[in-house]
Amino acid sequence: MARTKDLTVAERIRSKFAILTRAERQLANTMLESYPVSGLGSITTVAEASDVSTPTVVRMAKKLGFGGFPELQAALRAELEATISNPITKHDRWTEGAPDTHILNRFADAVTENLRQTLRLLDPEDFNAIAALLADRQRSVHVVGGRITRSLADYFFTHMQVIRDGMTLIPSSAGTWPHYVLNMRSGDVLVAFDIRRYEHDILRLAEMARTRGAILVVFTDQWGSPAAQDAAHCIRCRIEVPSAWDSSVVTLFIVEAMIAAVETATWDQTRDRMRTLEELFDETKMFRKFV
Amino acid sequence: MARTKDLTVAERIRSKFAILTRAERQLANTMLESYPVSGLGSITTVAEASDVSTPTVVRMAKKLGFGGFPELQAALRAELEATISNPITKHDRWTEGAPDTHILNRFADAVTENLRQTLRLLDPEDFNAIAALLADRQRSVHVVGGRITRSLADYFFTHMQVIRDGMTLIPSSAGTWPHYVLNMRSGDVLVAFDIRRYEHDILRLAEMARTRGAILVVFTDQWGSPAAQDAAHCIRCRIEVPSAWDSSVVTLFIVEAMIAAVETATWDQTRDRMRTLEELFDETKMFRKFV
DNA sequence: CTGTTTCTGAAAATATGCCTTCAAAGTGTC
DNA sequence: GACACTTTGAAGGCATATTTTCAGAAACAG
Repeated sequence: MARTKDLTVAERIRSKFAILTRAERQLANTMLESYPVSGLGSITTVAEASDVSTPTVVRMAKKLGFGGFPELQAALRAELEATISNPITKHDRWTEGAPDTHILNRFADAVTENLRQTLRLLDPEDFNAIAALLADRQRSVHVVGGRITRSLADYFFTHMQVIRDGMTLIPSSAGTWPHYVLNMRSGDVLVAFDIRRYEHDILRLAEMARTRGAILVVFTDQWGSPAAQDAAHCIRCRIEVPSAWDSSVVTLFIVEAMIAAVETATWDQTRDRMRTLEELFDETKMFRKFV
Repeated sequence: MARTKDLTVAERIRSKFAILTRAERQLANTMLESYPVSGLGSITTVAEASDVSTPTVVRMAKKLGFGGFPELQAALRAELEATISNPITKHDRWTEGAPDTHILNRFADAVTENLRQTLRLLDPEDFNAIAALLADRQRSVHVVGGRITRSLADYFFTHMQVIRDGMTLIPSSAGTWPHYVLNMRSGDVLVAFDIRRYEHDILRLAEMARTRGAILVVFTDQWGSPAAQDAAHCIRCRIEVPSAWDSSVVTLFIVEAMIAAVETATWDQTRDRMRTLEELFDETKMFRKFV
């Protein structure tokens, strides 16, 4: 019948997170950040580290079921002692409370390994060159994806659209693609996502684009899309995971890093565009003010 | 010239042991016994544990080169933090040939840290429960995303559609949402993606769905969408990266792991569906035969 | 045995830590 | 827009934690 008694502080935070307020969540997050050491200082230290006031710390401790902050801290120390004196149980597991064989843990292993391999294989010069192309406002950028990678193309497009103008998202229906090729000028960039099984149509689009003088950038998997043959730049991502499908996590990672690189390169203009965007959002009242 | 500065507390004790008095040695021994946790309580606790007085503790701290007991304790905490965060973090640079400060390396650090934090906050039971809901073919599943998360919703939908029928992707235009709510039956599942800035409309949709008896599953960030309040299950992902935007990488990771979990749970049916799908693809000649 | 030195912990003094109160600001509602 | 409700940190009071003081105890030398 032991109830909250034998839960770790982390677990208590997890289970009570729903009823925590904004400042309390902020605190909870930093406490979990370098858990559990971050919670072992004085209440003042802990509060300052999360940019909240000391009353907030006390209030959260009580919400988690402790009498006060010192009680919470004692629990942390007890946990720490238990883990340290028990080095065998503590081998690295991503998700505590789930077995090693749980899909979350197996997936986490696979994805980090994919990330490592991908970055090992990636030429930073290539990456920089692509970023430079995308940052060049003289060039229009056209984005296309396949059956699965459409979502990635979409994500990339949405962000890039904030950063710069001259972005086009080519829809997934191949029928209208010639219309889009029509608008490509020499020096334009075509970013194509093509993961196995590689699509005939993407290859054909790439060829069409090249004859119009477009520069081809391909995001593909470790085996390489046939379209990559003609590509000026090609990013190969590892995509294997314990599943019948391939993983897009690493590809998304590279996409985001690329967006960040372009954003940095053109920060002055990007900042202005973002401000304007904020104002437009405010007018539409589409979003809640940040809580 | 850094002398005692970079020594651990344990090393300092060892080197100064000769000049310690009887009571101080007694203290030193118990402190080393379950080091370093034993030193993290209040000075009173520490003193009592070794059967010495608090002044003894202070005196020893000063002999070891600290200004006082709190300073010694801070050193212990710092050590602990270093040992705990070290084992995985301190691997070499991700991308060789690019400096540590290259966006790829900074991004890789941020994302793996996000992943670690997310999995710590995640309740595996919650994850399993969601997987079970999604695997239940009696329930229809409705998927919706916001401005940015639309791509994730789309990705999730595309894969789930292969696994099972009864999937609906709710479009991003809020105007037609009531039409979709009309089709929700009690026991159906609504999977909503809502990352800051949280959208008013998603919250309202969630409420509508709930009154129709739908079970709400929310994917959100570490601060928690307001829609998460009404949610039966909520997955919170860390999304901070060195960029003006938030990262969706970890969210996509969870989504993929979820897809894999559902796939495993319903493998018999899924396999059949995939075979049929392959045949359909073959007929359309949409893809190149695997190269 | 006495004086000297060193060590030790009780107790007082001081500094922080911790908690409560409360007013201001934010949010949701009518 | 006015109201109630929630959330939040500044300020202050009380409670510990930490340090200092100091006197007794122990060890040692002469």
